[in-house]
Amino acid sequence: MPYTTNDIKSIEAKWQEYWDRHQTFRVEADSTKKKYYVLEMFPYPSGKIHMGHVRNYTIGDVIARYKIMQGFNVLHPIGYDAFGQPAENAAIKHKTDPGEWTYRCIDQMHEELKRMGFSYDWDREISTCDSEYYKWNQWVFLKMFERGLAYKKTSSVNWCPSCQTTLANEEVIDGTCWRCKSLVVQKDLEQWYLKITHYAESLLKDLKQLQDWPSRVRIMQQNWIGKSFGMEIYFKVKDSQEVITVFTTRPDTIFGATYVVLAPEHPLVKKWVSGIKEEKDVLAFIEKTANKSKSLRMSGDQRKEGVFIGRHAINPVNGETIPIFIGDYVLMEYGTGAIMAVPTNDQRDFEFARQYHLPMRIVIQDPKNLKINIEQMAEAYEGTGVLVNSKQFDGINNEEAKEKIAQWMQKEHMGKISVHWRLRDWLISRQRYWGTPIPVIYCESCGAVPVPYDQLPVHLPKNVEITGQGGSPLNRIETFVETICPKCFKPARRETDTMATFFDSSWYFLRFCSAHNNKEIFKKQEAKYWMEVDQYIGGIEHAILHLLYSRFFTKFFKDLGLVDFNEPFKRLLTQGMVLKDGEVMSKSRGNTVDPDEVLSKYGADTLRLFILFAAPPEDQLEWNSDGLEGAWKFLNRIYQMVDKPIGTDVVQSERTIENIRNELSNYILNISEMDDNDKGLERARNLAIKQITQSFEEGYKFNTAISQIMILANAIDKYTFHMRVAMEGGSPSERFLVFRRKLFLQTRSIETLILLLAPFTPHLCEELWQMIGKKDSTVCKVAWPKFDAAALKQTEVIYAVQINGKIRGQFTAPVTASQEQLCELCMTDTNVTRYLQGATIKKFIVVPNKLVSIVV
RNA sequence: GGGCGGGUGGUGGAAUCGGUAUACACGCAGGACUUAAAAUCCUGUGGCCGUAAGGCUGUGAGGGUUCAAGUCCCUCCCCGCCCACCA
Repeated sequence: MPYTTNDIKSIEAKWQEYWDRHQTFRVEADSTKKKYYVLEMFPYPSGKIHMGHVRNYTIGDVIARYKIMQGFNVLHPIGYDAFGQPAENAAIKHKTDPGEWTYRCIDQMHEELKRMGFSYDWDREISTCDSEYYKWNQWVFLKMFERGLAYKKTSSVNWCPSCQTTLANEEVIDGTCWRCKSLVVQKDLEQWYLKITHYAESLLKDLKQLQDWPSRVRIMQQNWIGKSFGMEIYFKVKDSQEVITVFTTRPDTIFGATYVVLAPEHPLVKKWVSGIKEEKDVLAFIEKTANKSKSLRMSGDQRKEGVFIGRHAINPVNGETIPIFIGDYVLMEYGTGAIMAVPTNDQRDFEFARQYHLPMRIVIQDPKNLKINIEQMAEAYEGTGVLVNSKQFDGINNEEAKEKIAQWMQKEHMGKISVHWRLRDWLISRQRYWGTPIPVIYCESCGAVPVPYDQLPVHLPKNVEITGQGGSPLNRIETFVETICPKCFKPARRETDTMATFFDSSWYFLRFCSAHNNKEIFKKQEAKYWMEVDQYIGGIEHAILHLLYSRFFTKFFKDLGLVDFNEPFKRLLTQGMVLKDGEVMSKSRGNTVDPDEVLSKYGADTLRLFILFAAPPEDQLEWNSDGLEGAWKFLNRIYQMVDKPIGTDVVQSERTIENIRNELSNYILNISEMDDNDKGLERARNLAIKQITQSFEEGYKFNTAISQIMILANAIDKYTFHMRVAMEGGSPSERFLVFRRKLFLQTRSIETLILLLAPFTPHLCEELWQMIGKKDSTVCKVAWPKFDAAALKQTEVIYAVQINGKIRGQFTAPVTASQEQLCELCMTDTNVTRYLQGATIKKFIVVPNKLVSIVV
C-alpha cells in the first residue's frame, strides 16, 4: 500500500522520538576520534521558522549526517540569537515582557526544528539572552576594555529615529536603518566602540587563508576593509602657521592640484570662519550640509556643492597659491577630511571645478591621444599616461611616477607615505533594553570603572516597562542604575546602554564547544578539539557584518591565548534565497509558504528532499508545489520498492520473502553466474555511490546527488522487471537458484540506495532500514558505502561518429579497440558509410571511449 | 560609476581539463487499469521538414579559433547581487 500522510507522521514522530531517547547525536570531545564541526548560522527566535531556515538547516543537516556516516565525530549544535529589537517591539505591541515573549518563541522554534528531524546535539542548545551566556559577553567586553580595545568616544554617529538607537556603519544600508528602513540621521554622542581597526591588517591578510569561502564574500570583506595606499601631503596655509594635511592615492597628479577642499566638519573651518567676509555663506553652507541626510550626501549623482572659505594654500611642489574650499563631497570620516583637487584626473574634482570656474591643469597625457586639452575635456581623464607640466617628472609613466614622487616628497618633507582604511571602529552602544548590559560603572571621582569580574553577570533587570519612547529603558530603573563604585565605594551609576546584538553572535560558535560551562567562557581543550568550524552555512546577507565581527573576535581570543587559530570558519557555504513567483519570500510581500503547513501535509522528509533537489544550495530556489508533490511521489515509490518487493508471487515454495532474505546474509555471489542485467545493476549501484560521494566531496551539489539516487532507483525498477522475465521457464529448483541470486543483488542495491538517501530523508530511511531487516542498527550511523572500481569497468562502449564536425552515427566497440579496429567498426553504421562513399579521409581523430571524428 | 555572479526546452535544472547539448525531475500529450475519478504503471516530449530512414536548425546577439564550441577569444545586449562622492 502506498503510504499516507498519517503513515509519514507516525514514522517521523517515531524516529524523532528514537533519536531523542537514544541521544543519537550527542557528542563529546574525544581526541582519539577525528572531528567535524558543522554549523548553521543560529536563528533569531521569532517563533515560527521560515523557508530560509528550513533550507539553511537542511543543508547543514545533510552535511552533518553524511560526515557521521563517514565516521567523523560530528559536532552539530543549535542555539538562539535571542537578544534584539523584535522582542521589544512585540512587548510594546502586546504589552508583554520581552523576556517572556522571547522564551515562548524559543520553545516554539525548538519544537519546529525537532519536527524537521535535524541531527542536533540538543544538550548544547543555548540562548544568548540567558545570563549564563551574556555573562561571557560582559567578560569579553572587560577583556577588551583592559586592552584598550573597548573605549568610549564622542563622535558623529548614525542614529535611527524610529528605533531610537545608534547603529554601526555596517548596519546602515543606503543611508537607512538595516532593520526598519527609516532614514538614518547623524548625531553627536558619546558611545562605546570596539577597536576592530586594530585588526584591520590581519583581517585583510588572512582572507587569503580562506580559500574555501566563496570568493565574492572575500572580495566584499576586502572592499569593506578598504586598504588604500597613498600619501599624506602637507599644504601650508598662506599667511598662517596652519598646515592642511590631505590624503591622496594619486601623488603622481600633485602638479595638477589647483585647489584644496575641506569637509564642512573639518576643525580648521570652525577656527577660521569667524570674521571673514565669506562667514555668512560658509555658515549657511555648513548648516545646509549638516541637514542633508548622509545617504543623500553620499549618493554619487548628487551635484557637488561648496563654498570658498577666504583662504589660500600653497602647493608644496610648485609654490602655487591655490584657493581653499569646503565641499559636501568631502567626508570628514575618511582620510584626513581634506583633499587636494586635481580636476583633470578626478571626475568629482572636475565637476566641482567646472561648476565654480576653477583652474585646471593637464598633468597626464594619454599616450594614445596626445591632444587632451582643457577646453575640449568633457570629463576627467582617469586612465594611465605620461606626466606633463610636472617639472623633473615629465615624461615618466604615471604609475611609475606615483612611487617616485611619493619618495621625493617624503624626502623633501612635503608629505609622508601612508595607508588609509575604510574600516571604522565598531560602535556597539545601543539605547535599548533587550540586550547585554555594558558592564561599566560611572563614578564621580573614578570615572568609567569596569565592573569587577567577580560581580558578573550584570543582570538585565526583569519587569521593565517598554514604551519605545524617551531613550534607554534601563535609564529609568533606579534599582539598576544606582550602585556603588567598585573602586572607592561611593555612590555611582551604571551604564544603561546595552550591547549591539552582533556582539552576541561574534563568538557563539566557541561557546558551543563548552555550552554550559559556568566557570569559563569555554574550555580551552574543548575548543582546541572542535574548532575551527569545518563547515559554516548561512545567508549571503551576513557576508560583511557577522562574518567580519566573528573573525575579529577570533583574532582577539588568539591574542588572549584562548585559542591557537586565527580564523573561525574553515569553509563557508552561502545558501541562496527562497523565492516565490520570482520574488524573495517575505512577510512584507505576503508571498510566504509556512513550513508548518508543508510539514502537516507531506512531512519533513519530502520538504527536505524538495528543497535540496530543486536547486544547488548556493543558487536561488523557486518554490514550486508541483516539485514538492514530485518529491513525495519519489519517496512513496522507494517505500513501495522495499515494502512490496518482487518475490512472493514467483517463488513456489513455503519460503517467504523474509526468510529467503535472512538466508541471503550467508549467500555468496558467484560472479561468473552474473548475466548482463546483473552486471548492469551492479554498475549502476557502484556508479551511484561514486558520484554521490563525489557530489559531497566536491562542493555540495545535492541536486545532482539526488538525481543519481533517482537513476539508481530507476535501474532497480528496471532490474525488477527483468527479474520476472528471468523467472519464467525452468524447473522450480532452477528458478529458485536464479531468484536467490537476483534477490541478493536487488536487495544489495536497495540497501545501498537507502544508505545514500539517508542523509537527505533520514526518517524514512530509518524506517526502510528496519523494514529490510536491519533491526539492530540505526541507518544514520551505518558506514557510508564504498564503491568497487572493478564493477564500473566496461568491456564495451558506444562510440559516436562525427563526419566533418557533425554527428552521423554510432557503433559499439570494445574498450581496448585500436585505431584500425575503430576505423573498421565505423563502417558498420550504414549512415556513416553513406557519407564516406566516394570521399577521401583526410583526418581520423579518436577521443578514447567517446567518439571518432572523421574529416573528408 | 566599480566589483562579482548569471543568461541552456513549457518549468526547476544537468553537462564547462573543448568531445554525442538538454541528465534527473516537474509539466504536457497519448495509452493501460477503473463504471468513473484519483493514485499507479507504460510510451512520447527543443523547434522545423519527413510515413519512415533521415535531414536542417538550436545553449542572450554577432563575429572568430578548431576536426569538434554551451564551454576558448573578440564585440555587444540583458538580468541579479554587493559596494559606492573612500580622495
